[in-house]
Amino acid sequence: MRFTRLFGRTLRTDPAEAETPSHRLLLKAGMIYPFASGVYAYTPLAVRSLHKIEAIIREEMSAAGAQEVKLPALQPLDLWQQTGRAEAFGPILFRLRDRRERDMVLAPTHEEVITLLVRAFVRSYRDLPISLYQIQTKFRDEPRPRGGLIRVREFEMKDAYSFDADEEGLEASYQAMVRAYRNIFDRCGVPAVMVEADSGAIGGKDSHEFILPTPVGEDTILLCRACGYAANAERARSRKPPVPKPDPLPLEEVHTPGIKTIEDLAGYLGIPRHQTLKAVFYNADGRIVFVAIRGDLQVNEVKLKRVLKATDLRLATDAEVAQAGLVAGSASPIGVKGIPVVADDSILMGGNFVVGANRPHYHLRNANYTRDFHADTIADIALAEGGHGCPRCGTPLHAERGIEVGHVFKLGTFFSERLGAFYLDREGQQKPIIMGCYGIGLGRLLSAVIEKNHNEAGIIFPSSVAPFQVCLVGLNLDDPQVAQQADALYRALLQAGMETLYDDRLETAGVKFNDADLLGIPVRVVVSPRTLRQGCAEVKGRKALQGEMVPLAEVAEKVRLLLQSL
RNA sequence: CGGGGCGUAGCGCAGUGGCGAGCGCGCCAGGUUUGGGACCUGGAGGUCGCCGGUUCAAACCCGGCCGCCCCGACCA
Repeated sequence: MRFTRLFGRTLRTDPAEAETPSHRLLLKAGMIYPFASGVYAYTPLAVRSLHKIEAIIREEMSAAGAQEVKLPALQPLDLWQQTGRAEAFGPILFRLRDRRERDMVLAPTHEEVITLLVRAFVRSYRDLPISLYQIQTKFRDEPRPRGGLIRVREFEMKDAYSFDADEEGLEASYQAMVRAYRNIFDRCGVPAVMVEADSGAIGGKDSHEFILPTPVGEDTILLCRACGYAANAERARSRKPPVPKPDPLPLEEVHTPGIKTIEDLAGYLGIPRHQTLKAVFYNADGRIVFVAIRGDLQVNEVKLKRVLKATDLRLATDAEVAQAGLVAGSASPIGVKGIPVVADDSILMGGNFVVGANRPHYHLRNANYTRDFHADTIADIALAEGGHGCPRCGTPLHAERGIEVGHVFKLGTFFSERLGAFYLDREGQQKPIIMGCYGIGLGRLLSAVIEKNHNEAGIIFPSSVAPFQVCLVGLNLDDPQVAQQADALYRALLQAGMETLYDDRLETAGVKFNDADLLGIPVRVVVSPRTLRQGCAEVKGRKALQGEMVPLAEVAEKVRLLLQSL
């Protein structure tokens, strides 16, 4: 491709709206163009990279035994009502109405239709197992798109689904996908780590995310360097910081004027935070719940939601708290009546806690569980944090931010039961098909590639996903001699099967070098009067500081070797 | 949905009531340059986000709305 014919344009100034590196570089390179919040057009450079990613995914899916299908993005709403997911997705779900007034959705994911498709064709255990995948546009009306392609409202996703007759089959399908995912991220230059993930409202079994660690990521993960335990913070267990368990002292009231937060309380009384109990109030599907947790810990709402078996969980409003007869800031589990109390198991560690007195400006010292108060449920509802002990080996965990680039999930029979996808087993018994689902966001993966592979000058694409392998830069092309040699070299590179971007613009060297660096093409070849005096071209890897002079006839071979070594 | 920032040329920005709305970059034409974002000359390019109000006069003041970015909430 000649640069003068390439559709698109690089920017000289950094786009003001972008903060994360991948967002900034995608815009600056002219690879994407915004049309609305979280809605982008992709120019040929981006499309070429996305096609590379797709090709890798298709190869690995195929190797894992999955077959490609294409499912509708436009779907009837009633499918989503049958599984209850219209409700579960809520405002995320894009809805519309057709000319016959039929309610439709733009699909955010495709479990419903794939299940129905499989139901239509699968009758017997002999038809199983089967794995299907597609690369399809998804629509999600996200509350807050961000980071360029990291979180958008319209995006390409590879979604795969496995269908098995039994749990062992599901496990095998799952492991095959996990292997495929490792290969895909490896080949794309994205060192993603696989972490345990929350399985969400569907309540399936195993679920893992593939996370690229980077400070711009939206997720927090906890990792153990000693034993390899790794989990999303939503899911992670931890050994909570141990505290002494003192002999119980008598309960006593203490005046705490204006003290409301744990921080202030601990400071005012000169005690560590772990000697206080925090009270937090939630509204779980409309009922108020009192949650107690040791003062040095935070509530993990995902765990709490699971414990409560709630579908909708949020912090209670001040009005709801007051109406329940609780005093925010001085609330106490002591003497709570008519409100369910859920306590984190951390209240069993330690004692003589300071708790609210249920009247303003007073707290109680030396509260001890069972002697002084009661909890209806005791469970692990704490957020694991960096520094806590690894749940397996006790080594301190460390926390990191990251981008979720892939997710694998054992769905079980949630969809097959609701949508009637059954098969007949050997004994002629009707059974629900056991499902798994596996997703990779393509644009997000492209962003992750760039987050992990860039420097001040621009993108540094791994050759596997680079839009072009070689950038041939001709300098002083208004000199017919140079133009002739550069054109010849361009033909030679194409002849040798190299994807070549030929910068044939009449621009100065600086402009061309900067664009070559910005676009991140792995190998740069320069032809100029200077190199031609030696009968050479300069060949340089994107990351190299210095190029190498190579005789014109050997350039294609040299480029090939260089690409192999990257 | 809460908090913050911002909407003026393709991009980055200036312009706090008064000539015909500016600067840099980019773009077009001509010339000079030529190995890390060159220079000269001449040009093209604008519903100042939208609607309403105040005023002799509004990019600028007032009200409402819309949009974009960032933080948080949210994210089967």
